[in-house]
Amino acid sequence: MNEKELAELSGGVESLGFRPLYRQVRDRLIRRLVDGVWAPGEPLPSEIQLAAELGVSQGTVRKALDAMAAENLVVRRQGRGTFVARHDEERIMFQFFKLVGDDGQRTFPQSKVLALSLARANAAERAALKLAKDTRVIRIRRLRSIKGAPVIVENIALPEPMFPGLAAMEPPNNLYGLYAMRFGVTVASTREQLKAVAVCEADAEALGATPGVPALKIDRLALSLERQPVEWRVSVCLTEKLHYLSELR
Amino acid sequence: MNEKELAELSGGVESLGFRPLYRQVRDRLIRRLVDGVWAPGEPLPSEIQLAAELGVSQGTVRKALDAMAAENLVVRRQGRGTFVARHDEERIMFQFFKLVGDDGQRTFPQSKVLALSLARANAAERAALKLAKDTRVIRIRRLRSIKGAPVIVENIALPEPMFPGLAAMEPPNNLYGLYAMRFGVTVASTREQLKAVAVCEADAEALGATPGVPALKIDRLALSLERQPVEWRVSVCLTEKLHYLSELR
DNA sequence: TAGTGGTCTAGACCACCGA
DNA sequence: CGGTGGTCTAGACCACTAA
Repeated sequence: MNEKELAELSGGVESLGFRPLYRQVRDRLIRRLVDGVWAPGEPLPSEIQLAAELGVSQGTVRKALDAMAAENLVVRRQGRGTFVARHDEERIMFQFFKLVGDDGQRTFPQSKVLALSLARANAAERAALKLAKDTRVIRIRRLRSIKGAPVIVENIALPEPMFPGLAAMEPPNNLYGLYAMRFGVTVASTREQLKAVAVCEADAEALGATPGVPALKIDRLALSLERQPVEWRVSVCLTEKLHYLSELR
Repeated sequence: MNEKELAELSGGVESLGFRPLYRQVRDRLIRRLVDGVWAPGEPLPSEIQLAAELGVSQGTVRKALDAMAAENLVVRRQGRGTFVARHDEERIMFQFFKLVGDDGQRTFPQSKVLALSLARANAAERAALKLAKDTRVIRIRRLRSIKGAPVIVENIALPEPMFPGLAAMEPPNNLYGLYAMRFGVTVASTREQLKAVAVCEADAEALGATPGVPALKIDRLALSLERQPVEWRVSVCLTEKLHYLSELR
């Protein structure tokens, strides 16, 4: 069953001309995730079932699933099965939320929406989200607090066509969970650019801080499974009692 | 040859009571790296040779080497062999140096040593580096410039026993390369804590900046292969034309 | 106890590299 | 061309989970 099918899907750069079978299997399974064949938290079929269905050996399916587990797309549990990764607060917290208290405590912040609007994308938004001219975006501005103390003010921009009707909803605390549950959009990776800045007047007022105080600016672009821009978010954080934790290996 | 040897080595937390063979193989190979059996850049024996020598199958050696490649300890090249990872500027740049120009350019900075001294570790150094009382540390203060413009001032503390004689040397641009080549100490991972701060008088003078300007403070602890603290480094960075890049998946 | 993922082996063949 | 790592298969057995 060694047919080198000519599936063409998203993914990393390939040497073009050779596409390992397990890579093709991975891509086909990711396609099913994108299509919502299995909901987050649900178990996939067992390795043996998938192998039989796809006409490859169990070892090849295993290698594909291992790769997906390394990408945090599925969770494997010995004796139980392989499950579609969930975007609950716990996962987000450890995967994408890197702000930690100086005492080492991680606390997921509460959020308060300050403004929500719908408008044509401006030049910056079009560039960041790779949008065509005249595409509409949803803009959210919110204040996030940890233990009652306001520490982050953030401006979020979303392509409206990807999230139809979101502008009319009450945004929950955990936006990535909403994207996944209600719009089938999975945030698979992010690219963050950090700078130190002086807090501007508007942000200072929202945060209850003195204008000009140093703050950490986090410019984040979130990408979907297909590596399409999903969300652009600029956060301004007071880091007096917090820090951004980055572990490199 | 399925003897579950009772090798006890560094590494992640184990369920204690079961230690996969490939894990044991990995640990034995890491032990050899630590002992300097193969120098950085040198090829390891082929999978088949290692398998024969260690009395396991080629597949098991492969799994161990794959794990080590994922940890950036070795580099595998199809058709050539498996090589001990080098700590040259290129590798450091992409693995541990996360500052990128706003134009997307990565430039390894030039360094100028401002001060170098040898002293008993103070309380903060003992805590960070997990040192016994009265251990001596080497302190280096240096200024780093990109394209001639000073952008980083950093204070480095090293356990003197781990780097005997370093205090009398002229520190090169790339310290991690020196640690590896001259002292057999490999920096395998780092933990960085980022904050926004106002530049203090002393740092401002070194950087040629105005005191009070916002800057990015990076508090980095570097760990060896055995997960022992190797270096404590606090960098203060001007991020007007730079940013810290963090990619999360 | 049945079913899952995890480990280990053995062997075949493929892609890639350098002499 | 020979040697390397990379892929794929098939099958045995182990560790873990839930009923």
